[in-house]
Amino acid sequence: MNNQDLKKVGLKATLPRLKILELLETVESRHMSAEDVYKKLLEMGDDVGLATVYRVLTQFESAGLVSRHHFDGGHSVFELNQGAHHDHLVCDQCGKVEEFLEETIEHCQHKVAEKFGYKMTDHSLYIYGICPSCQKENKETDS
Amino acid sequence: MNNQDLKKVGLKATLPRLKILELLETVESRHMSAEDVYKKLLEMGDDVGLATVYRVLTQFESAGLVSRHHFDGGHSVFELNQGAHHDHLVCDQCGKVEEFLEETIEHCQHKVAEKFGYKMTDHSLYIYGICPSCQKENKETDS
DNA sequence: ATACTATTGATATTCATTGACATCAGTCAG
DNA sequence: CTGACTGATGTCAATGAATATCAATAGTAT
Repeated sequence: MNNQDLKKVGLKATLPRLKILELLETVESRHMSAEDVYKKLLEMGDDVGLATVYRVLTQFESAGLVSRHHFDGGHSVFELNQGAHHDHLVCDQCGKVEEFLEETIEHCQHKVAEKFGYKMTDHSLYIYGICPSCQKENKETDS
Repeated sequence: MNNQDLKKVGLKATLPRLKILELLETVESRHMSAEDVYKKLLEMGDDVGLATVYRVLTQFESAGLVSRHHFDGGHSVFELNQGAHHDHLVCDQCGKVEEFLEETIEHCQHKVAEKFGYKMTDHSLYIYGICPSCQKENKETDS
């Protein structure tokens, strides 16, 4: 079926592209860097080049299949576009990412853009913090 | 006076640091990359190393004198901390950056962090869009 | 099956950023 | 004011993410 999805957005249904799509669909952590994807594919015995992973992810992004996020601290992570829009909560310590949706915030953002006369195209909201389990760990370590 | 400011945060009042602070205070565009700062200093005839610029900016960030932002598209920009906290509205087309503050959003963010049990350390909100003057330009060009 | 073209993989390369280290400049005691 | 201690600097090398190059290869439509 993905075969068709790819063709629909103007991309040939090649092996690496299918593999990457499949990986993004099945993997538990929905937010992966290009490097992550590359390593995971190698682990699974699929032999794709790193350059291909970058290329394909970028193409997927242009095609609207995935979103790219720039979390603080360097490299970007990709996420399969499925389900509704949401923002992200990132743990500074373990890097865990959680998703949330706050209608009030979404609404306010539009109001702000409007107030300034901007035609809003996109927005990104990241909240950084220490997740509950890291907080617990920290307490145990401090002593 | 900056002399004192630096000592207050535990940094020696060295020439490069003073130059960089002064630059950040006087420059018209409040959002500069490390590279920008470096080039500007060279233009002004001040001979500092690029590594120093990075180091100093990072130290300033830790000291709370500046904030670092990761706008989409790679490198980070720094901004002098003066006045209140605010978020950013970035024009996709001309790159202009405007600042705004929305209490409602700020408040909601804290609530979200709390709901998930996170100890919030930071957050970043960027709204991307087309600014009024670019919209006007576009209309004139389309024809 | 064939031929055409987009895609791939390996590698080299760019670009931003950081590390290493010998030299230099601020600071503070005398 | 001077010296001496220590942190800060500049140069240059090194990293790491991401992109460009390009010959070889795989999809696709005929």
